[in-house]
Amino acid sequence: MPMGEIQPEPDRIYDSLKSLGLTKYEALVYMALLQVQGATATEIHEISKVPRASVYPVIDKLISKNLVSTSNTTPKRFSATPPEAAVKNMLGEIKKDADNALKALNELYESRPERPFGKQEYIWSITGEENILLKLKEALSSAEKEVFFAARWDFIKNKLPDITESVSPDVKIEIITNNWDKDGYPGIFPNASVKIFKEFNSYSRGTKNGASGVYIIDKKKVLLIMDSDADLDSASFNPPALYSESYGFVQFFLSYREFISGHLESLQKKEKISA
Amino acid sequence: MPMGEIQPEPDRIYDSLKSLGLTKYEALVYMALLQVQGATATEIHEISKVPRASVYPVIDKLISKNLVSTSNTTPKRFSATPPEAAVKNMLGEIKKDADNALKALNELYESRPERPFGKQEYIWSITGEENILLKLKEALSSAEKEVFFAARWDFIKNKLPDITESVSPDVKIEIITNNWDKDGYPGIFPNASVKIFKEFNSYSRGTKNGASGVYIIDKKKVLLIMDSDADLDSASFNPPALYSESYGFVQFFLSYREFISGHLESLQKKEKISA
DNA sequence: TTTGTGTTGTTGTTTTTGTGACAACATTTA
DNA sequence: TAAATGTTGTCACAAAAACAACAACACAAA
Repeated sequence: MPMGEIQPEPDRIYDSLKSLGLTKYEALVYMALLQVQGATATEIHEISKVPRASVYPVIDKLISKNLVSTSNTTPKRFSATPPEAAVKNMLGEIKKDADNALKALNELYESRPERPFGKQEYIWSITGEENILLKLKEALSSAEKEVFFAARWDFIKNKLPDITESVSPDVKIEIITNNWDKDGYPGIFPNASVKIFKEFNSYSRGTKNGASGVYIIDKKKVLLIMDSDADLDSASFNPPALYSESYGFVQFFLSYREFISGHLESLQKKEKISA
Repeated sequence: MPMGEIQPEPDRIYDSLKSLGLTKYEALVYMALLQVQGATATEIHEISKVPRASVYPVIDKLISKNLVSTSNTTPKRFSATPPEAAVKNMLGEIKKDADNALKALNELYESRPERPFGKQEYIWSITGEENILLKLKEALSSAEKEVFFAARWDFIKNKLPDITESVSPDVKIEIITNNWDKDGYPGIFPNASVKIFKEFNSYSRGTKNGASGVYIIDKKKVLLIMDSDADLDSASFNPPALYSESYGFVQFFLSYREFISGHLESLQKKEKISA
């Protein structure tokens, strides 16, 4: 071994390539070819440690995926298409499939029968920021009379702006939060009655993501977004949420709402008195 | 069976979903859940034909991919996230991997040693439209003195505009084609000497793609793009091309160039005489 | 001859797919 | 109420498919 193989994190790389549709061998061979353009099968074998006999079928696959081109000499020599084009090629194929799938899936989804007696009594666990925000949007836009929610300002500021318009304008909105930087963000829920409660959610330990909040729609639906244990810097930011239309569940949060509202009022009184 | 399962092309769908990272079972279960939101494991089993015992682990995977949410009842009920969000989720993950991979691959690629004695004598087979255009671009931008090419107008019109600027302005350009809609496309190779040869390539049968063409760079490099047998409507439009700096190969096409140029001149003479 | 290429077939391993059994619980029946 | 019946969630494990690794061989080049 004249000079140790460089390969920064060999594992990570073909894990990534795997989800682009390559097998371990395909990834290894392609990577080898990037290092030595125009290599023969044997050279590929030496660099990649892939058994020489396996190199040939693997190369065939790579060619069919337009990641490799060949010479007509004997021995055959192989050349990798540059990473940018290669990744573009692979992603392109995947996107095609995504389109196909989406069309087909939507057909299934549109034609699904309405469930007569519904999910009212269930409590749903939802994971994934995307999904939670989607559910929140859906719930808010279904509001007919009033929406109440208590959430941290940073969450409202960062995540809700694009959701603002999904609430019908003649719905009464009541918000409790720990801050309201109105000047900076005038567009967010302009008609809402906002109550500031500095200590709100201050118990949430340290600098966790603070996505937690409670959303009550028409006193009939509740979405509870919880802090996750996952670190913010971890790749999988994965806060869980609960959604329900169940009577007991909703009732609990209605009383929570009463409690916190009452507490706020009494605070204001005290301020008045002491003033 | 009250009403036969709809399922337009059940096979195609999970082939597509497979390349988004799902297994057959995962695809089947997800599709079943789209049809009946809030189904139990047993219902999923009945719709999807996936063995009941297998439904549970599969669901777990789907949840970890944020494609499914659960209720806390017994029996547990499951709900699919809508197709649009689901596909978006999956594509997002894949794109992340693509970024990772691209970075790592580029490191390998940048640090590849220059091959001292090169590919000059080889003839390379290249497949995939993307790759061919990439090679064409690379070759054209490497031109120092002159570029000659013969190609069908529709190909030049459709594929070359973004390549025009890759040719250095003081390179002499000579083009033979079957048409030149100059007014419509004034920006393409403005300085080129263009010769029209209506019958050029007219032998190419029927309405094949007509991507075929010959590109000669500095009388040293040749790219030959060939018509493919694949139908145009087929998903894999896959025209092959040959690239070479080999003496004999280049020589052949230089003589081809002489021949066709000569033929054109004699045609023009005839026209003059008959005029 | 000697070396190395391209191909084939066989074997081992891992990942998916599929089956059967079982404890826990819920529902019905007696 | 207690027994019988059915359903759910979990396990362990078998079968099949996909992937990885090895051995052997005909053939061409040097």
